[in-house]
Amino acid sequence: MSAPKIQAIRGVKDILPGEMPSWQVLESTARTLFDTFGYAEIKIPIFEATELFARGLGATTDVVEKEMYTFPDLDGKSLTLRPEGTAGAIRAYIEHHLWTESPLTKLYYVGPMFRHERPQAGRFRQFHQVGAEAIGSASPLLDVEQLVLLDRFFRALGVAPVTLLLNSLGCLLCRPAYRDALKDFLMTRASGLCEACQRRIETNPLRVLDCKREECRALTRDAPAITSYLGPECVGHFDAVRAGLDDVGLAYTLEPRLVRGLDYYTKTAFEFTAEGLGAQNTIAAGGRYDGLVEGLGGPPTPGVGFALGIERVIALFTKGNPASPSADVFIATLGDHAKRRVIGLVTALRDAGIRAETDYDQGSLKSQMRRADKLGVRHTVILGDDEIAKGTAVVRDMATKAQTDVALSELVPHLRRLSP
RNA sequence: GCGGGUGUAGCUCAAGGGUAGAGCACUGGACUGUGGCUCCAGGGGUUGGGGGUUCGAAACCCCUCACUCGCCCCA
Repeated sequence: MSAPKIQAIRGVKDILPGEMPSWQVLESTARTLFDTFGYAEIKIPIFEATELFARGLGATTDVVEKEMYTFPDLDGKSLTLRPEGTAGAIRAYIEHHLWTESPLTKLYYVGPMFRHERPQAGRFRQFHQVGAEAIGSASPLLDVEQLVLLDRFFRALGVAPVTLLLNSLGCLLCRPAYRDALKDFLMTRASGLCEACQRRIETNPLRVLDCKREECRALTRDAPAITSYLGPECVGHFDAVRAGLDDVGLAYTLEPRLVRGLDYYTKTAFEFTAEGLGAQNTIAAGGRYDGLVEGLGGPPTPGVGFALGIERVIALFTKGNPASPSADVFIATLGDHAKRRVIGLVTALRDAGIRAETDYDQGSLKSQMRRADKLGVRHTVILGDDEIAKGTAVVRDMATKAQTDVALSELVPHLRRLSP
C-alpha cells in the first residue's frame, strides 16, 4: 500500500530539533572562543577536486585509498566530498594569496566531513568538525596556543577529564633517517607482526607503532623512538612546545607512538582523548604541517592546525538544556468567524515581536488548551464567535487562571505589556 | 572489507509454536467554550522483507535488508 520507504543513507544522521541546543551551545562557544584567540571563520566548499586531497593528505593514506566519496562531475572531472578541512583551507589560502594580507593567517571553520567508513559508536560517514589553522609562522607558540585553545574549549563545555597526547614526528630532514632505522628494527621482528603491519614496514613503517594489536605493541615496545632521531631544529621546536605548555600549566603525556593518519604532519602531533566514548576516544587531533602549503603549489609556508569532532564532543557534555518554551502566547479559536480572524491576529502579534502560536486545525477548546499548556505559553487568547460579536477576546493567564476581557483593538499592546 | 548482537504500535519493551499485548505518547469523554492531576474509552501492527518447516510461526531454519557494537582506520 505505502510507497517504499526512503531512509537516510548508512552512517548519515539527522540532527533533530531536540539535539540542537547542544549543537548551538557547542558552536557558539567555539565561535566566541576562537574569535578571542584571533581566529577568523572561513567557509570552504564541501567538495573539491579529488587531486587536492590525494596530494594534500598523501596518496597512500587510508583516507585517500579507500574512504573518500569520489565521483565524476558531468564533464568527467573527478570530485571528492571533503574528508577533512585542512586541505581545502590551504587551497583557499593559496588561491586568494592570503599571505599578502598578513604574514600570519589564523582561520577556523565549522562543517560536515565525509568518509566512507563502516559506522560505529562515534564514527559516521557524514560527521562534523570544528577546525583551526594558523598559517605563516613556524613559531612553537602557535602550537601551544592551539593546545590551550582546545583545553579552554573543553573546559568551557564542561568536558572532562581529557588527556592530551603529544609527540613530534620530525621534519623532512630528520624523518628519513628515523624511517630507515625503524624499518631495520621492524625487519628483525617482521615474522611476529600482524599481516597489516608486515605490509606497513614498506609502505608506512611509522604506522606500525600505532597498531592496536597487543602482539605488535609488545614487539615494538623497545623500537627506536622518533624523538631520539630529531635534528637540532626539531628538538628545539619540541622543547619549546613543551616549555610553553609548562608555562601555561597545561598537562600532557608524551606518546612516542602517536602517529597521525595523514602524511602532511611534521614536528608536533597531538591528540585529545576522553573516556566513555567506546572505541573512538579521540575528540580532537592535529599538528604542524610545515610542508603542506608548498606541496599544494603555494610559497614555502609553515602551518599548524587541528580538528575536533563535534558529535564526539557532544556525546560527552550533559545535554540537559531544557527545551525553552516555544511560544509566549497561544491563540485558541472557536467557530468560523474566529478562525477567519486568527491569521491576522498571530501576524499582528508576531510583528510586535511576540512569539505567537495557534491551532491551525481548530480542535476542541480542550485540545487547544492542552497544546497551549504544552507549549509553555504564559497567556492564552481565547477567541470565540461570541467574543468576535462583542469585539473582544479573553486573555487567560495560564499560571493564575485569571481571565480578562480585552478589546480586540487593544489586544496587541495589552499582550506586549504582559510578555516583554 | 571482516566479525558479533538486535529488528514486534510513534517511543520503550512483553509474549519462546496455539486469538499480537502493556506503559508512555496521541485523540475523545467524565467537565455542551477552558490546560496540568485522576478515571474511562478509542485510533493506530501485512511482528524489517522474502522463502521454508508445521494443522498452526512474532517465535524454529535459510536468504536478504536495516540498525548497532567491535576490527581496520579515524574527529
